[in-house]
Amino acid sequence: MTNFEIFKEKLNDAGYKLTTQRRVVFEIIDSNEGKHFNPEQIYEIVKLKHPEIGLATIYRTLKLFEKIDIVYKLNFNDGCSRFELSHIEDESHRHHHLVCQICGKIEEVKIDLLQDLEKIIEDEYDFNIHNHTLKFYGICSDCKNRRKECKKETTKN
Amino acid sequence: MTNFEIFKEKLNDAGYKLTTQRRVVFEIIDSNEGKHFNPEQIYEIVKLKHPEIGLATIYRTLKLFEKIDIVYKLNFNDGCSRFELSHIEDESHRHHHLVCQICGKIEEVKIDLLQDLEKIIEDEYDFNIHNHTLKFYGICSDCKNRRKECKKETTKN
DNA sequence: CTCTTAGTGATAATAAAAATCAAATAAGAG
DNA sequence: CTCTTATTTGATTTTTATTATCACTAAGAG
Repeated sequence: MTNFEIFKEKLNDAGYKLTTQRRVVFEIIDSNEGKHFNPEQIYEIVKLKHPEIGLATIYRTLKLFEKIDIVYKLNFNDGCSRFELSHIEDESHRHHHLVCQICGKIEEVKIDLLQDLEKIIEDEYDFNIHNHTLKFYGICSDCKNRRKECKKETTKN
Repeated sequence: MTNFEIFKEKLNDAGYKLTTQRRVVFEIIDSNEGKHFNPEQIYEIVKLKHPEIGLATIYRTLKLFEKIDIVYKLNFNDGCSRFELSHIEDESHRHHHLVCQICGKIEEVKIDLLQDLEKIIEDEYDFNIHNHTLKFYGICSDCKNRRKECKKETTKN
């Protein structure tokens, strides 16, 4: 079953129509795994082939997608929401994000390893966990190396 | 060393002045551990004793506090930023948040347990971790019990 | 194919946060 | 303690992300 088929099914199950606009937005998000577009960026890409589609529709569509778990909303404190495809077909596909505090790059970590902690919390706090978000803030390898270069040059002088 | 002394030192070290406005905002956040006020809420509390202080100053102050690590900015997707005191005196004081998807209540989890995962990520992704945020979304014990009550009543009828 | 109703585009409205700027004030030097 | 000055503030405006509105359009059930 392709992502698009899952998408269609989810729309249908929730009682929403499959419109051109929704298909176009879905395809952009689906074909850009690992990216985290904001509504404005999606709008720019949409406009290339579909200049008739308005920004309000992008917002509406993303909100709908979020509601029926097609898409996941992320916040990296950069003043706007960002979106990525949900991976609900595969619950084990959970991932975390590495946010570089120098260049802003966002990397994905394809490991979860939170089962133990979740179990402890569920027991100790009597809280039913449905989902989680985990972000690590720090310095990516590129920026680390760039810093080393700078230090080398400074010591030279 | 009290939180207020640490606060004064941090301001000083960063070259900022200690003003009434900054002291007042700090005291509100410091004396409300576990709460997560947004700027508007802090403004309302400030106004009680200091009606002369403006909202713009609250925003400015919180931004400054965030910059020099007095305060930590949180986003719970409710349309505004929320703030809590940083615990930099005690690095091990890290905690996570439990966000109830029914009532919106935010609980704090006073355990960390992410050292192992951090080590794996630092090695495997060559990423220097400075900080992390971990939120669990689910249903709190109160809401879970309330649901049980509802089910009981439904089966009665 | 037709009809109903959900969905859309264009635009205005809202609200959080940032920018502006003249007036006020903290705090170091004398 | 007083003066001086760069910093900070209050009031206000501006910006910008997101939502609401409403007349028009099109998906898809029958």
